[in-house]
Amino acid sequence: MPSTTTHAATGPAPAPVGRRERKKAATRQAIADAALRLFLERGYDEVGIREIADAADVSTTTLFKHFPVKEALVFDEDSDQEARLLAAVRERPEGRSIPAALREHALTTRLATGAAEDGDFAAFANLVATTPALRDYAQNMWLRHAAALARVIAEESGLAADDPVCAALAHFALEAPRAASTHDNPRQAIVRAFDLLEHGWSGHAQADA
Amino acid sequence: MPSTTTHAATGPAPAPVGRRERKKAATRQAIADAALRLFLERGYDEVGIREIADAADVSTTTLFKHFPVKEALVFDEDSDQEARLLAAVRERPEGRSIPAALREHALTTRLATGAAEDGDFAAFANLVATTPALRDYAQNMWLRHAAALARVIAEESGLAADDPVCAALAHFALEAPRAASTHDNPRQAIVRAFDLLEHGWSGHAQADA
DNA sequence: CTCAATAAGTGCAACAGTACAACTTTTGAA
DNA sequence: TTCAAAAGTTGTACTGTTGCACTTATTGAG
Repeated sequence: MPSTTTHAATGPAPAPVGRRERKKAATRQAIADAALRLFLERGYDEVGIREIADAADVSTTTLFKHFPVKEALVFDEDSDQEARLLAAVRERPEGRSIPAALREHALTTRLATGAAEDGDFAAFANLVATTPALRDYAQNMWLRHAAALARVIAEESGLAADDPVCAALAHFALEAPRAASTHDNPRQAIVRAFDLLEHGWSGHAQADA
Repeated sequence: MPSTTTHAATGPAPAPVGRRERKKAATRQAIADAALRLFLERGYDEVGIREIADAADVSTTTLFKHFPVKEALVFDEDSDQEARLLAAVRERPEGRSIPAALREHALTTRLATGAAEDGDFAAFANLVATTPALRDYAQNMWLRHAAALARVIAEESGLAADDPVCAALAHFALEAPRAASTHDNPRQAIVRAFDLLEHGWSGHAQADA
């Protein structure tokens, strides 16, 4: 997702307290911004690491201290997103089921990302879709998120960690928004999908608070 | 899969007719063998391309003419396997259902690979499992195979190319053997899984010859 | 049989992504 | 002020991968 330095308060990143950490975050952001700009201008494969580092006015070593591999420059907010996703399940209000929490999360984040920067976002999506390296990387990210989510679901629901139901719910919860984006009315699609899921689910696991 | 140059007649590769093509195949095999040996001896990341090329007595350029990327050295027989898989569906005997053909294929290839070289095979599996680059690559291979299989299923069954049923069957057919390998009695597991599948399937698509 | 087209293979230099190590500057706190 | 840790820098080198110019072997057609 393109990040324009100013992002709404949709998660656990509102408090970079120390002067140090703020500077660090700033550097990181400068790198990510420069990278994304160059990538969108000229294509992922046409822009080298050294050039990005130059554009952000840091050394390549510094760049790699912030982003472990080139692809990570594009999926900057990856870990933040994952953290928010897991938090949405872990810290859901009392009495709300896990699927309901997931639906809620899917809806809010979809609104947030799709809102202000629809043009940028389309360009970004296109970049990823047309660059094989990025497609692969995104796919693996997706799998990692699904796995992490499955573990959290297992913890929260009290099911066995390797219960297929957890994996299935996780997969579904991540797949639904993906599928919905090709729909004419994404929000409606998400709601429907999750409604269906919840009923199937409640038969399986009634043990969540 | 480890390939010991002498492999049973389990597929469509028995006729490298021209002198030229035979030499080419020999070179390829020499490279793959050298690579696999070195990888198993010292680990994937500890062996460089140049060293492999030396061991097979070819130049790195030649090596890359046979294998597009380093990982492909390990999954040498990838495309052969995929071809056999698709052929198993396309050229199934008259009157045999698609799931039945897939079950058959799963059983025979499992026997073939698991038979003589169980030690080698375990080492190979371990190599892949412990090397992230290879795990990722294998995962993508799996997805590509599943997609290809789904297309063939669509053709053969007359269903729409993007019918989820095709994708689901393809996924299942490839997943079952994977899951079965952790089972105590793999063959039994495969048979059961496919039996179950066939009944679910026959309700959905009765239109295959 | 000859010959030109084609494919396989060679050697080398270059580039891009990444790692590493030794060093300098900031910065948080005592 | 002082100091140790963290952030950043520089330079260097390794590894996968590609491009280029070139040699050699195979082959199909005349």
